[in-house]
Amino acid sequence: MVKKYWLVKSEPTAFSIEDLKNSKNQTTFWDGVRNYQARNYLRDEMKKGDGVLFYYSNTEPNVVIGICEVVKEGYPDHTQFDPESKHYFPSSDPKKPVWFMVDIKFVKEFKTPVTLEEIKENSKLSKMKLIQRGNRLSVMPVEKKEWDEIIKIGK
DNA sequence: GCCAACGTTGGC
DNA sequence: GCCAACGTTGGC
Repeated sequence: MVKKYWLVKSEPTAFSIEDLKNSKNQTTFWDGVRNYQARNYLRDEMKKGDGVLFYYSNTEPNVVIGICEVVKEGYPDHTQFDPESKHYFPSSDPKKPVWFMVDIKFVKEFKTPVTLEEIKENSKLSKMKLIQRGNRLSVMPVEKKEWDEIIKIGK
C-alpha cells in the first residue's frame, strides 16, 4: 500500500491546530464536508497512515500550519442525521449515508508555516490543486513531491 | 467587505 | 435535462 498525501482546509476560528492538539488523543473526526468530490476522497481514497497537510483559509496570512495523519478510514458523518447540527442533511438515509468523514491525528505543527504566497512563488508547488483557479475543495490530494517540498520549508 | 467562481436547487 | 437564481467559499 502506497502512502498518499492530502490537504484539508479549515478556518482557524472554526477549528484550529491548537484545537486538534487539545482533542482527546490529539485526534478528531473531520466532519461537515458537504461536497461530493471531497466526499469521495474521504470515503474511498484516504487510508490509515496517509499524510495530511492542515491548511488555514480565510486568515492573514493563509498558511499550511502543520501536518496530521489519517487514523481512521471513511465512515458515515453522524452530523448529517442530527437536526440540531448545522451540517444536518435531511435527505440522507442512515442505511445509505451520503456523507463520510475520517479521523485525523495531530503529528506536528510547523516551525515556519508555509504561506499561500510561498506556495504560489515556488515552481515546485505550482501544480498544487490548492492554487488552481477557482478551486474550492476542502479535501484534496497532494503529490508526494509537493508534500516533500512543503515539509522541507515548514520543518 | 467585495466579488469571482462554482455547486446546488427548483421551475419548467 | 436545461438553466436561472441562489448560497457558499475563500482570496484579496
